[in-house]
Amino acid sequence: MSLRMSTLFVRTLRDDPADAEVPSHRLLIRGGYIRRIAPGVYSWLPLGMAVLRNVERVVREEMDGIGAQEVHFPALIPREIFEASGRWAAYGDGLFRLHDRKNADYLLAPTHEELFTLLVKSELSSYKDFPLSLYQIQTKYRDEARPRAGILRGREFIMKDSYSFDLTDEGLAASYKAHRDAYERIFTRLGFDYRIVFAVSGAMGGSASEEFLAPTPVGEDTFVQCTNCDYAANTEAVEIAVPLPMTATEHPAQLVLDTPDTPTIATLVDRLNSIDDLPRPAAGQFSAADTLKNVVLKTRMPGTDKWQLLVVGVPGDREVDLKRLSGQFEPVEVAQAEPADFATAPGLVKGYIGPQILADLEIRYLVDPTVTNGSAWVTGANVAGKHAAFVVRGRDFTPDGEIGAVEIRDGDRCSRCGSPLQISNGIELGHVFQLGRKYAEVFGLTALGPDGKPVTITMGSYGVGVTRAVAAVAEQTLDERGLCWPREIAPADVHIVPAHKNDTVIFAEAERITAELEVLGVRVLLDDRKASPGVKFADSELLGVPTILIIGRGLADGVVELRDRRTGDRRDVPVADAVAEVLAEVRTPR
RNA sequence: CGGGGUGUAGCGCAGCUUGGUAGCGCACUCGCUUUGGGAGCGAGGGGCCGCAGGUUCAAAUCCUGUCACCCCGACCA
Repeated sequence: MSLRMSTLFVRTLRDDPADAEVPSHRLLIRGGYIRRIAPGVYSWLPLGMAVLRNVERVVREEMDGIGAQEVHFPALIPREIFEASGRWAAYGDGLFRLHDRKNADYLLAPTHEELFTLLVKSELSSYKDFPLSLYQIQTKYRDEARPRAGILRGREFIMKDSYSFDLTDEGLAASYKAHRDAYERIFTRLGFDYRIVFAVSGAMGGSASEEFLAPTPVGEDTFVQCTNCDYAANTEAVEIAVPLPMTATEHPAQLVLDTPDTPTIATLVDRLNSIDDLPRPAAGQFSAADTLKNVVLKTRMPGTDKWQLLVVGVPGDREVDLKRLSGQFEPVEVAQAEPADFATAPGLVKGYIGPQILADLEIRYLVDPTVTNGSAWVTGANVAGKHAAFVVRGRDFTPDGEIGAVEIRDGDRCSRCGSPLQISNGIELGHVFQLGRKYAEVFGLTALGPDGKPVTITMGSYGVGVTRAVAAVAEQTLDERGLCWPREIAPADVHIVPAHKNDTVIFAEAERITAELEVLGVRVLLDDRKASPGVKFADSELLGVPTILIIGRGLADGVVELRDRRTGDRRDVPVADAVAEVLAEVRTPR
């Protein structure tokens, strides 16, 4: 198969589109791969389709390779199906909703858990039918509040999603590993530099959840990597090293201090350091890290409108990371408490809140693990203008639980080996997740065991962002001249450039080489336009086909030029060897 | 939802302050020349100046309203 620039439906742009910021977005537009239709909604042109189909092919091959079977569900779904799982309400504004002519409610599916589960439930009923893995490559719709970066975060996007169905925990572990291994092969073949990081399991339960992230500054996910061991985690799921627990009796008794006009941590610390007879911490002076900050939040069950107050305690030198908390509370919503919420709990004195009275107020109190058992803090005394020192966890207050709440900082210590952690951004390429039995329980998905008793199925959930992968590969491989596709997904194997506007000898030679390569199964993009060499060179670099063959002035001496798009290496080869040389390049694994 | 910005030819932009009937570059069509790094000259085609209302003899330009889009943040199974 070969493509010809003269007839290919593509127009490259010399200028960057004004509305694109992210490099991959700019180049995909300029190269004529995609065009914007609406925010987060894009058309795919022939070159883009070629890359997209290649990504899909790799994904299919690897999914088929682990015995997963392809199905295809509709994107258009009646309300009842999402009503059954409670997500018609829970999804909120993120769902595209519409009506049919009879005014019945429909939605465009943001994800397909319900359909996979219901299909298996309706078709299978015996333990003999399991284990089973199903997958589909489907368009998903999510009405994102703010789509961005072209196809990196769209409102319409293609995703490969699959589910495994097993009878036992061991079976689930095996299915999970098979998917995880398949994902490693997929992302390697797609040419990614990627990391596998621990992710949040969420309230769906389940024991294991890992994300495949492509490190890049434009990524929306933040993750940490240990500089020493192989620990890596999404910041939503990270566990950092915490101080050892202490013994409560080490500390003096609680001491209430007059601290007028100290509503902020900074003013409090200044005041503490000015009290002469107050025992100083080991560091000599009080710092924000010696104080316990209590942040008032509220939580709400999805689909309800009743908020409940929640107080989270963190060291005063740390911020509460609301995003990290949301991940752990999912699907329960978490938000900052507002003045109206404070009004419902008169016991809370803003600026002077301490955990000592929260149990009496029946307000749930969680602390970050850095607030270790037996540790002593300066915190609010629940009276305006007063703080308390030597407030000890386990002696003066007992939290209802621990939750990773502090904003992770570069240099925080690894919970496994104590070495510094490094923070980076990445694009989420894929997610593997042991759902467990909770979902199957909701839908009553069981199989009859050999003893005639029903067994609840345990499930795994696995996703790959297919359209996102196209943008992510582009983002990781592009350079200042343009795109730079890995061979496996490039729209062609070789870009042949006759470096002349219309020289008949040069064009004839380009045609001959194209025809020969085509017979050998090489995918050729031939620039047969009557355009000047500079235009063709620039476009060949913009479009990013991995190998470029230039037929031009050297032809008189019997040579053509072979270039490697990525490395920029160029060498002359005898025209008689051109086909063989290109073939060698194309077949060289990289 | 909060903050900032922008809507003029397919793309990138100027014109708006100080109203006078729309312009530049690229792209596109034709001719000649050129031919290994986005060629030159000449001749062309292409515009509900986001939309609606208002002021005015006259509105891309001034006023009011409205819509859309982009960026940052919040949010994101």
